[in-house]
Amino acid sequence: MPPRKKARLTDKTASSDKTDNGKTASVAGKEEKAATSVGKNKEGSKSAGSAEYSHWLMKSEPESRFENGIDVKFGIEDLKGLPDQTSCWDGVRNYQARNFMRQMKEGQLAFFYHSNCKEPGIAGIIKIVKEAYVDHTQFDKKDVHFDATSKADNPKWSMVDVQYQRMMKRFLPLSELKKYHLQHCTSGGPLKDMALFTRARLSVQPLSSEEFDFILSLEDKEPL
DNA sequence: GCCAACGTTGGC
DNA sequence: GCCAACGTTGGC
Repeated sequence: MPPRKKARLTDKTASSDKTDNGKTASVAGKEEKAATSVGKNKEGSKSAGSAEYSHWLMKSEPESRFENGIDVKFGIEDLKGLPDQTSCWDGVRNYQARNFMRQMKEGQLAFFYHSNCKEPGIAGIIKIVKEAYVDHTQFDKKDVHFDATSKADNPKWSMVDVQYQRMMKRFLPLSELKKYHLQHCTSGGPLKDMALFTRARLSVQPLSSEEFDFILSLEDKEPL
């Protein structure tokens, strides 16, 4: 569901980010707890703070769909076609998804997932090129994702910038990932806890390195 | 277009 | 703080 984009990048207003994160953290305290406990189990839950993930999956809709007369279509081909093949990932309006975006670090990789379409699945790989900053669309009355409850002095929503890296060598359909997931639920394989299946509707989700690597390995296999 | 899953809201 | 009603996501 997330973004509908217009290649709008890095503005100077982004300098207020850190303070924003600090302030809103207390506002959204409950949700943060939920999200961190969710993201706890896998890699590096060593430090008392948040679990450290370094790989992600981000959903977007590659087919036209109109929300208040605005087309929310944004597939990987759209990202690829933008200047510098880079875009902000605006429009996320779910606290868990937002909190995961706030954990993202520059240089980390994410799968670009096509949702709500003929063939849902993983289409390619993107890279986080700018860490979380204020999502300006929450203040824009014309925007599909305008949020009247968010105040300029304490913004609720964040976004990151992502850059196209490459297409998958072959498209990895949801149906195939699901087969592995089910298989792994009995066999104990790497996809048994994959958020795509255990956390319905979450549009930005973490992957363990094992999950990420396993999915990458599917590129060179025959479709299941 | 249906509807299951699940997050959010608001009354109490 | 509980929980029913409601809204959204997203596969099918």
